[in-house]
Amino acid sequence: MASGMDLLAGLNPEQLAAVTLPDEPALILAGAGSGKTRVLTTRIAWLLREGRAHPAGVLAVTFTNKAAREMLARVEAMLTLAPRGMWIGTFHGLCNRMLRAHWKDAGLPQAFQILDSQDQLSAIKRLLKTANVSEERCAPRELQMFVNSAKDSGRRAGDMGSQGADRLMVELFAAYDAQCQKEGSVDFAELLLRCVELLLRNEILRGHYNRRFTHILVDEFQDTNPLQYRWLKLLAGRERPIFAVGDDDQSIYRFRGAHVGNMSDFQREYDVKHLIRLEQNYRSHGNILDAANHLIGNNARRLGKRLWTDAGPGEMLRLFEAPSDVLEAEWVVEEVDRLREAGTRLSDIALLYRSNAQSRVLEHALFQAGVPYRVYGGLRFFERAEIKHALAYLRLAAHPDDDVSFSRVVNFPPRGIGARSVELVQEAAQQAGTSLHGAIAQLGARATGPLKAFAALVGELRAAARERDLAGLVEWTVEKSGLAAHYRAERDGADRVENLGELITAAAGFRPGDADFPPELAPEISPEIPPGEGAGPAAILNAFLAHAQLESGDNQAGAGEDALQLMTVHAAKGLEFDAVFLTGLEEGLFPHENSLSEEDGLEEERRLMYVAITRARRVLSLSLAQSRMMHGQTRYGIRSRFLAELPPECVRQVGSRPSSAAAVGGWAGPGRGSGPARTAAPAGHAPALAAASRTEGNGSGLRVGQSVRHAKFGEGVVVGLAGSGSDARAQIQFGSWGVKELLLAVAKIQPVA
DNA sequence: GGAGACTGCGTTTTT
DNA sequence: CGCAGTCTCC
Repeated sequence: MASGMDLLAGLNPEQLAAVTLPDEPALILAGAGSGKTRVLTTRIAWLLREGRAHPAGVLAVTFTNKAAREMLARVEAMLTLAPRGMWIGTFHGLCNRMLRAHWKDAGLPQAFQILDSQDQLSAIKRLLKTANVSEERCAPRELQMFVNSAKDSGRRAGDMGSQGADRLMVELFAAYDAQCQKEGSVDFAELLLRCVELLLRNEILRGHYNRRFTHILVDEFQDTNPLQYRWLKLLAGRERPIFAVGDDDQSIYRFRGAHVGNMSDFQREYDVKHLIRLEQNYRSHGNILDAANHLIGNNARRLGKRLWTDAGPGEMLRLFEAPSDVLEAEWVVEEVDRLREAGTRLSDIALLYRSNAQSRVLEHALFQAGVPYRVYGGLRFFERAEIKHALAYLRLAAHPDDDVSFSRVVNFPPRGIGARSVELVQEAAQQAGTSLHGAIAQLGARATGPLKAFAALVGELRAAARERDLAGLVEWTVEKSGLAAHYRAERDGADRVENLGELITAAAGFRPGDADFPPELAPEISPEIPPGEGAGPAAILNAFLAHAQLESGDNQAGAGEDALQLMTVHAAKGLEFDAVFLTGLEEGLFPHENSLSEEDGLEEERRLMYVAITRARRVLSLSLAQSRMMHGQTRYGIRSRFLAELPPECVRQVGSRPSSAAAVGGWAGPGRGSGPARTAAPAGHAPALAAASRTEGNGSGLRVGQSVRHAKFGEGVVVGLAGSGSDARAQIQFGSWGVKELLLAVAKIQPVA
């Protein structure tokens, strides 16, 4: 019914230009709320509709599964016929798909398993144990970060000069990769790196994909890491144009290797002639947009962009300063109630925070008030222990020789197989050169009853995997393994039992989509895989297992209900809400103190703040707490410097709480020219409420906001106080030294007038 | 071999 | 404070 034209109806001139660009490299700088997704999806639909692209020639990449699903749905909605054969997915999902197709060429076992970060960390701990390196000598988390950041930039242990202190790290990196190879597992970064190496090495494959993908489109390009960019370049070859959409102001994933520089690199390397800015914002009212523009203007390195709207100024931003985190939460609940009474749906309201830990207090207050809410992020569905256990059983059903899964559940739920027995099995496996499962048979009469029973269980699982459909298998596994019974017997096990039920539901609903399933294969490319293999029960189970590793499991129970939305600012990127509450706007929290010592850290925090502000359509409420419970201790905070970077005429302070000395936004750290020291605030008033009285209780005589001098670190500003008596400590921001926490009984600190 | 207490540590953000 | 990993005692 649709003619070629109505696809393009309603686009503004810039959007239209972007959608209908010729097949040449293009960079679309798309501001928040400027219709980025619309441009991307319309472009795909337009390419197909105009016959410029065949569906199989389209490769569109995003970062989250959710974004990929939305993109696919929107493209399909624009077309009369569902396009088959497009590759739309996440970087990781598409790499997984490619590696499944060419596992042999990639040097992987056919059923390689994907490690999520948890799995990776346990693999690393296991490695340290076998390598006999104590965890003090090498912190597992540090090694994990080392490995991941190396891989994210495309480097393997062999590429790294083994110099000085890092020598151990490099060696362990190599050993880790060897262990993964032996166990047939692949971590997130490895998915990408393997794929890149495969394409680099295999000219035939590279040629195949170069010819196949005539149109490559990338969403959120500012979040790509060097490895992902390299992957894109390999797929595009010299001929194929990349259509990249991104916003440098929303680059917030540097910590996981994202390299904003990819945007300018791309411009340069491809001599990009089509640079289009989408600056008209269709989301937020004027005051909100002004605040965002003003704030982000404080960042030095930007490609440059200024959002505008023709909606009116709308409401002013509201700022509330609470004496404590608990009172902040209560205020938010009251405000949510008011919005609700005024007709705003709960699902149109978001509570945002910098770090996950902050959700606790908010949840508590919401629970007390009986407000339905839903927390996104935190521990995800597929990361829950009970789900991981169930998945381990399912993996054993598919691959009985998987030692990692074997170890995970051999005695869970407890079935009388202790450390001694496991050791026995391990030795037998070592000697016979078999898997742990295989070793039980080797043990013969030496195997204990429980061990034999477990081996039998694995055998039954295996048979069940052949006979039952996926959901039936999952249900049977959950029961037969004893997991269900175990959690039913547990006092607080109800949630876990429910989650296991959800897993069965997820299995029942699992339709291997384009993105998860082994693709149609060109036999001349990978002759080792017979076509049609894709549909057997084993393949479906494998696809489900991979899916579980790649999909965080957003869409779990309760997604449909009208509930308040709680999430981190990171998780909110790409979303929009009628009303947004941005909480915890305190120095040290937002911007986070750890970011201050990082290169470009403060600017990234500011971008994060920018993302948060631009989520709101109509109402934006900002709040902070003068005192906050963290790690079991009360910490005192001052206003985030970002509040001083908002245009005063857009912000209205609400509530009658007197602002204490601690509330002075000033943060005029001596020797730091960059701090926005211009905040007007009633300094010198009698310090009020909690902060002041508790500060005195701290016995230090110090107060937040005060300037002090330290023999080694020089001058600094007190940003927080903790402990009391002989344990009294102060968190002090020292110019280039960052924030230090000093024990006041020991540290020599002098107040500066 | 297993259940419970104990200690030490951490959270900034995530595919 | 809450969790994970370790230790201790049954």
